[in-house]
Amino acid sequence: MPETTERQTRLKQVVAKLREQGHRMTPQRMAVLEILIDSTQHPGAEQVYEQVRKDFPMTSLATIYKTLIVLKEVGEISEIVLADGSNRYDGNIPHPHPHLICNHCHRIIDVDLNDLSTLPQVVAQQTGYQIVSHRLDFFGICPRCQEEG
Amino acid sequence: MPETTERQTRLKQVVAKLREQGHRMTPQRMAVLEILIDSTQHPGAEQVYEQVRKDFPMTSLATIYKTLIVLKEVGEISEIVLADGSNRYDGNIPHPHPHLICNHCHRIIDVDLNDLSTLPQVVAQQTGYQIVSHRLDFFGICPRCQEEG
DNA sequence: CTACATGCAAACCCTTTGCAGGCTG
DNA sequence: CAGCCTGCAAAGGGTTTGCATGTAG
Repeated sequence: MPETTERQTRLKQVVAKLREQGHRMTPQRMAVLEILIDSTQHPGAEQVYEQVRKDFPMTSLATIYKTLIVLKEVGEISEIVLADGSNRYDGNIPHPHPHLICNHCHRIIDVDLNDLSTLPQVVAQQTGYQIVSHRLDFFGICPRCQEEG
Repeated sequence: MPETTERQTRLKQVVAKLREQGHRMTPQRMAVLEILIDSTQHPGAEQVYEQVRKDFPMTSLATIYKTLIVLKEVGEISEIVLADGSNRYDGNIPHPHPHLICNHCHRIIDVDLNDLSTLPQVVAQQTGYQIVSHRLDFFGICPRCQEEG
């Protein structure tokens, strides 16, 4: 359970934002939020569910999904949409950033590309669209899976 | 029904590729392929289905899906995975390229960004992954929907 | 105390699968 | 004429919804 000031600050900010927008804080909601903020693993709904159940065994999967929808709506987590419908969630960096997805073990990591932040502006100017968000995902085989053959 | 040489060439190439890889050509398969090559609208499976049924009313949706899978496997169409599960298909440019998706009317257009082709290499060098493909999608509101809005 | 949130189970919806019969090569 | 392809219908699987009950503010 990380205790850095950064984490605490982020938590408070998100909770405040949720309250401002008329959402209530429940233990389950708090648990989902904390798990997503603490994880760098880009967990799926099912994985969040299992994690939440460690502390709140009565929690239902429906609640997890409903909470994920709320957190998406307030823009504090992002959803990584996969081809098989098993989506993943990212609570670490709320603004869009590239992901690197292993086709073999399905692990997802963040990639740091040092200046694609202007891309949306370029696209907006070029097309007249109001750009709201974007996604940049790379698919491949991670080093570990390459070794294993 | 476009009749340019380019189109015909592309068609022949894909058909040849399919045959090489042990796939048979049926009227339905041909129809799906032609529709995807001719359209710049990034249609969904259902839309391809309706289109195919104009010429082959007996066609089933299952066949459309099976054909889409084959065409994906041989790498001649690409799938645009959307959050609601209603995927779209692109038969125009078989290699990955950016898409611009309107959150309002759900139209999808291609974007021409003049040099992101080296990105996969950059990511590969930076991470050790073998990059197989990538997707770059922008979400926003198209000019037409902004006016109406 | 009044809504909003939860939990359960059923519904959803796109996509996939199984199988008998048809058609390609 | 062997085996892939088709069409039909049913199953699949992640996600969403409806409703009675619980609880945050």
